[in-house]
Amino acid sequence: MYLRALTGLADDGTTTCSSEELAAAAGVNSAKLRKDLSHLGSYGTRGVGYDVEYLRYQIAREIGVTQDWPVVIVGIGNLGHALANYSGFRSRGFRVVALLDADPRRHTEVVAGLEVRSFDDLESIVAEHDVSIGVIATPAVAAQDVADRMVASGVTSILNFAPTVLSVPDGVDVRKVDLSIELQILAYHEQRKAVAPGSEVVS
Amino acid sequence: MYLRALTGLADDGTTTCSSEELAAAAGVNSAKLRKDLSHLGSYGTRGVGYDVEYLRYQIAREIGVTQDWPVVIVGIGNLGHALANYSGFRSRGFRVVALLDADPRRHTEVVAGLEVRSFDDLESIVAEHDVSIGVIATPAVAAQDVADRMVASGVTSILNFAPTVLSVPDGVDVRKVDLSIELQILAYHEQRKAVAPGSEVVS
DNA sequence: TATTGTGAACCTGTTCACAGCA
DNA sequence: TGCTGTGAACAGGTTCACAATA
Repeated sequence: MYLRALTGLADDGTTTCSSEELAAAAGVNSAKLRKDLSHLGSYGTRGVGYDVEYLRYQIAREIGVTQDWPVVIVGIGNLGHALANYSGFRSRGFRVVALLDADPRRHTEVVAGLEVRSFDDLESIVAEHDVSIGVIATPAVAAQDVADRMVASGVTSILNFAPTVLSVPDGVDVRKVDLSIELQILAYHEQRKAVAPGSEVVS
Repeated sequence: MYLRALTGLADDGTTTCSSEELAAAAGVNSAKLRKDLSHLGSYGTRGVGYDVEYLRYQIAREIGVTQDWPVVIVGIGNLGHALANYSGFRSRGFRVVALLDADPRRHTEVVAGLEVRSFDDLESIVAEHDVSIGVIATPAVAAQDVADRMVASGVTSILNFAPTVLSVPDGVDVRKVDLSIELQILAYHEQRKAVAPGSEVVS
């Protein structure tokens, strides 16, 4: 978040900023921002603030986005398409090296400049490009199988868009994004908005 | 999460489950699950466990997914396409009532059975369908404008996929999904995996 | 007896408030 | 003087451990 906020400030031509300004741009409070940054080191100047470009580099280095991360995407349905074309990955140091799908009918397709390949090619692709991050965009039923194959072939981080809890061995990280849970949370609050203000008020 | 886990159990024909089983299916610890459920009421039976179907209904009612939520999606690029076609929305009580895009060239398209309409139609659509939830899948630069228009037309909950911090008035909820931040988090852990085990070891 | 529901302990991350420093 | 860096207070959520109970 801070990295993106700093990039935004840099694009606006800002060369220096206070914790207050950066916190506003990132949508957090300034004390939290200072504490967070303090874990990386003392990159600010008291009485002045932070140098945008310097801080940006320090954060990028710390979180590892100065290097290039090869990524495979499995499951080239609607979501897989969107992910393959998502420009935000490329611009943050992620390079999609292969798109895989179990359905042979998709293997003729070319998406985002890459041909969709057979899921059987997973092992060779992971080995060839030294891939450690995999993205699962398959239906829920296939997700655990895909995860197992990914882990077996050497992937150690998985971003899971399928609505299932994956079980993986220790040492493998999984992050889950569930689009409909986000909507459910909003719906929950909506429901409460409708009730709370006039709660118990007789019609 | 619990709702989805319960649906899974119900599909397997399970009619009753302990906190231990449900917690495993949802990927949390059983004490947390019991505490979470206790906030809704006492729907379990000591010595026995929970009735899957009964608990499922109680949770669904509590979070508001027993009702139908009309939703508009703005920005029908790759991600908008994927969201429009995402079956998880429909199955959880969300109904996409309109797809809007500022680019007139897209207005001929039909996506997921809906024609893509002009962004100018936002107000009338929100009014007609009584929409309270909007989804923003536009580029970052357009997101704040879209949010402002949504709020002005009566939307009170926004799911934002654009990589920007939106500012909205009190009473409006915003949730943000940033796909590349998820990958960055994985990359960060990957980087540490590579360093930590043999840290400080001389080559 | 098996399992829930929950007070208390614990832990983690946030905010406050101010000393330290350019 | 203005802003960072940080100890201390605080808040919220998680886990433990056990009394309550079907």
